[in-house]
Amino acid sequence: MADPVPAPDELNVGLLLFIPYRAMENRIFAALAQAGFDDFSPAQARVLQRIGPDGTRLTELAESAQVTKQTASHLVDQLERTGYVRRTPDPNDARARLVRIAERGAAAQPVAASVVAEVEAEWRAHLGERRWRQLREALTSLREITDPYR
Amino acid sequence: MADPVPAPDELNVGLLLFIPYRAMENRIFAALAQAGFDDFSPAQARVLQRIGPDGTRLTELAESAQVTKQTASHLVDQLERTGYVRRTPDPNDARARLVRIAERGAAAQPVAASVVAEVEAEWRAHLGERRWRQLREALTSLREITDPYR
DNA sequence: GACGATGGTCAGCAGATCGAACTAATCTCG
DNA sequence: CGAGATTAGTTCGATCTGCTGACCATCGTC
Repeated sequence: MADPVPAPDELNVGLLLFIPYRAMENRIFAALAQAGFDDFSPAQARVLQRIGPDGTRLTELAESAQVTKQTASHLVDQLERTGYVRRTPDPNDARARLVRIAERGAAAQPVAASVVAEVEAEWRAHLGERRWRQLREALTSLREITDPYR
Repeated sequence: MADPVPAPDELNVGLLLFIPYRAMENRIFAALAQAGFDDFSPAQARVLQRIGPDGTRLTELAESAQVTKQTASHLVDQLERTGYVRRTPDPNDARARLVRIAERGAAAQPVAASVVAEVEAEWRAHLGERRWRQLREALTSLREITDPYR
């Protein structure tokens, strides 16, 4: 992030990415809170959303959310205490444990998914189908060179 | 942020935005640290980059960085202590103070700008000129409905 | 010139996040 | 096989982030 006061349409791409990202996060967070899921934080959500259906290792969660494993561990602690996730032993590696979605987490998922769909629909409507697809396409491609987690 | 394990190409847009955003931030942060500007945090940078050439009010900084004015004030405190910015009185309003880039901040700017340019060039090369422009265009348009600060 | 709105600060607290140090299980190879 | 290196995860302690609430000073308005 740099370059104070760029020309109006010349905002650095970092900022351009941040703005809608943050907007999406806020929307999801607000909707979940309104639906009664008000006992977790955005940071916890960033971990939660990365848990796969068959459970995910802590280290993987940490990498993909781009935080240290200590932080991830801490966040999982909280999510476990509030019933969103559960830690289970990893059958393939006695050192590891799989973090899995628990009851409350499963209940929150459809709510989150529906807000995401709602926001995406708004964005698609604003951009038009063509530009929307171009956006997704470009971001997906960009992921190849910017995603440290595969 | 939702929907654990979406289909491969179906990653929710929030995540797709986050990945390159974070990559950009990391790159800038690393480059600045390497150039000797290792005494500030990403949070401070998020405020710093929003300061205009003629100074910017704290409230404006807070809004555009999407934090409370207390948080912004705190971050500016730190930036002031380390010599990146300076608070000056606002000639038009005795209540207000303009936050301005100071020596150290001015020294960091060209470094930051050059990394941004470098990363953008890489991305442009990866996407190709056409898709790059489409990306910027779509993000800029999206800003109209997602930027709470104007 | 009183009153509500606005720009900022101070204080205090909860959460996020990191680095260091440590334990336990796995892997690699001579 | 067994020593050493690696990997998964945790605990501890410190710092930073960022919020709410309470305040003060200045502005703008009627």
